[in-house]
Amino acid sequence: MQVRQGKGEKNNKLRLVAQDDSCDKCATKRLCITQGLDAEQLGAFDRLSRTRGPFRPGERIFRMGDSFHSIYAVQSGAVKTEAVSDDGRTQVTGFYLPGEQFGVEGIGQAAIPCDAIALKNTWVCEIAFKPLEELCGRSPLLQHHLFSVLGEKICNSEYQFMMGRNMRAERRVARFLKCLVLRIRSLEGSEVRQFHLPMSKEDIANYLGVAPETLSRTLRKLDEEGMIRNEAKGFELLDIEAVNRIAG
Amino acid sequence: MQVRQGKGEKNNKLRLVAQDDSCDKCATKRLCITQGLDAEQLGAFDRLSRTRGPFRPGERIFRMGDSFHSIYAVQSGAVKTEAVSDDGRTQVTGFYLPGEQFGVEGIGQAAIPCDAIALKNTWVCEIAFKPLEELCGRSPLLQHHLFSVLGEKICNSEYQFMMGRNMRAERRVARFLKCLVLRIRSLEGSEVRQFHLPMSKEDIANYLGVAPETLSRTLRKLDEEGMIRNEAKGFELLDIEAVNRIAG
DNA sequence: TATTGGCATTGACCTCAATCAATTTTTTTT
DNA sequence: AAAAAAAATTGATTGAGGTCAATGCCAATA
Repeated sequence: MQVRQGKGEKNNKLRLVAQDDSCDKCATKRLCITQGLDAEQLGAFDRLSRTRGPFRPGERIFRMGDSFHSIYAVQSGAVKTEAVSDDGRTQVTGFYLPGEQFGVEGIGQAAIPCDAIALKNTWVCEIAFKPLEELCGRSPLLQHHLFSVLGEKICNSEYQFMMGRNMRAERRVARFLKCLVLRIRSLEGSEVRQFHLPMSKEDIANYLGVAPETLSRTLRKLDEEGMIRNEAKGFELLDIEAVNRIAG
Repeated sequence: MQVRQGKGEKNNKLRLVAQDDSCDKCATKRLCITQGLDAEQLGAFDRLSRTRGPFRPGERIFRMGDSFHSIYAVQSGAVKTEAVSDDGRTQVTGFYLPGEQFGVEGIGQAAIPCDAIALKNTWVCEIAFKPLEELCGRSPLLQHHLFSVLGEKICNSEYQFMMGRNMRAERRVARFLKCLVLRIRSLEGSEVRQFHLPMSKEDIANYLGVAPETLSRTLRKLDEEGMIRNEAKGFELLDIEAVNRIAG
C-alpha cells in the first residue's frame, strides 16, 4: 500500500490511517457500502480498495478525460467535482463530505466527465470498479448497496436539475443550506449550529448557478432577516424553520 | 403473460407484440441491455420482463410515490417523466424514445420520485428489478450493461444540470435539438431531416426550464436564421452545422 | 359548418440577477 | 509584521427572459 506524504504533513491521525487502511478500522465505515458484509466479503473488499492521501487543497484526485477504473469515497476532508464545458467555463457539479461516494459519473463512460479536487487536506478510499463488479456478483447485498448509491445519485442529480431554472436565487441558496445542514449533522450530530464551509463561496455560487455577487447579497439578506449569521468561511444556523420555509 | 388491449386498438403490429413478447422477437432488442446474453440468460430475462400496453397519450405508466419494483424500456411510442415539487409546480425531467430505459430513478429509493406518462400510443417492457439484480449476480455482462445505463444516466443528468444555468435560452434549445436529432437518427437513420416531436412544446419548454413563450421566440429566431424550419408538431433540420455551433 | 378546447404564437412590460467597477476583508507569502 | 494575492462584499447599471394578456391555429366533437 503506497502512501503519499505531503511535505507539510505532521498529522499523526493521518499517519495512522495510512498504516492500517483496512475497512475494519475506517472512520467512515458506518456510512460505507460495505455495511452488513460478512468477514470474507469484507476481506475481499479490503483487497480491492485502498486509502489514498493526503491530497492538499486544490490537488486533483482524478482528471476529466482519465479512463475510468475506480469509484471513490471521502474518508476525511472534502472534495468537489467540476466539469469544463466546451466554451471553457467550469461548472462545479458536486461537493462531497466524509462518508460520501464520488466518481460514479464515470461508470459505463469512455472517460471520466469531471475533475475531482480536494478542498482541504483530504484522504479518500479508492475502490477499483472492475473487481467491485465481480464481488457484487458474489454478494447480493453489496450489489444492492451499490445500485442504491447510483439510484440516489440519479435522483439527486435530477432534483438539482429540477431546481435549475425558474427558481429564485434565494430559494436555491436556502435549499443548499438546508441540504448541507442535514449532511453535516448526520456526520457531526444533530445539535450542531455552527457550520464551517469547506468550499469557497465562489464554488458555492458556481454550483448553484448564480453569480458570486448574487450569493453574497442573498446570504446578507438571510442574515439581515435573522435566519443565519453569515460568516467568512461558514455560517451559524439561527432559524431552521425559516430556512426550510424559503427552501420550500 | 397478461396483456391489456386498449379499446380502440386495431393495430396488428401491436397485437403481434402482445402475442409473443419474448426478447427474441422484440423490435428494440438491438438497443437493450440484454445485448450479448446467451440463450439461457436471455430466457431468464424473458421471465422477469413483460410487455405492457398500449398506454394512451396522457396515461400514466407509474406514479410518483409508487413503491419501486421495476425499471422500464420503451418498445414503441414515447414517454416523459415529470416530478411535482413541494410548491405544486411540475417539472419534466426526461423524454424517452424506443429502446431507451426509464424508471431507474427509483432504484434504492423508498418511493419512485416521478410520474411516467405516455406521449402517444406506447408499449413498454417492464423489467422486475429484484429478479434482475439476482440475474446480474449470475451474468457479469448483464450487470455491466445495467451499471452502464445507470452511469450514463448520472452523467447525462449532471450534464443537464450543468446546462441548466448560465446558459442562454438559445443555446439550451439548440442543445436539445442536437440531442434529439442524434437520438432519432440512431433509431430511424442518419439521413432523416424531418423530425416529428412526440412531446408538446410546452413540455419541451418545461424540460428546458424556459417559459413556453421564450421557446417559441427562440425557435422562430432559429427559423428566421435558416437553421431549422419550425413547425407545429416538429421541425425540419436545415443546417446542422449552425445548430451545433450554437449548441457549443 | 359551427363550436369548443388545447397549444402555440406574438407583443408589452417588468423583474431579477448578471455584469461592471470599486473597495474591503481575509489569507498567503515574503 | 508587511506585502501581495485571493476572496468576498457593495453599489450602479443593464439586459435576458418571465409574466400577463390577446390572438391565431388546428383537431376533435356536435
